[in-house]
Amino acid sequence: MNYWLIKTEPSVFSWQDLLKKGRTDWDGVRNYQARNNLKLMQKGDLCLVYHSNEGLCVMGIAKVSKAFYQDPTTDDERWVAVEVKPQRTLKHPLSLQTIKQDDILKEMVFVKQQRLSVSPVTADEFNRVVMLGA
DNA sequence: GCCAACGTTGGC
DNA sequence: GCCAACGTTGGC
Repeated sequence: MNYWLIKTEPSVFSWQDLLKKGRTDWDGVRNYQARNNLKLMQKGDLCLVYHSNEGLCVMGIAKVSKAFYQDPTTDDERWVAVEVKPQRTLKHPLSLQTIKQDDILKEMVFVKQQRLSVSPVTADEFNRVVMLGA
């Protein structure tokens, strides 16, 4: 099982929207590195869902419910989507500020590569987020 | 709203 | 294949 962090702008699609819908195509990724990460996701992998631009915090954990398939928002075969379902909401959403101040979490790929919208998370990092936020 | 970081495009 | 110009992301 692998862990990931996926970003979304809450004004476009928020964690609350995901809770309401119960599932969603995680689509619209148009960056090769992020796309490659989507292709590596397997059913059952867990994703930290982060609000970018507004909120700036990890809101909850989603589970990959379908491995990658053609991105339904484009005919361009280069791009893929995965399906995710909400798994749990963090009682204490974890702010970027907190993440940057934490010795374990500040090493996350997500912190170091600001613009990457889908990034890998280690088991240690994932467990740390759960410990601080659950 | 600004701007740093960085990805993409296109001329040569 | 290099690199300048340009566009986008996302924190502040």
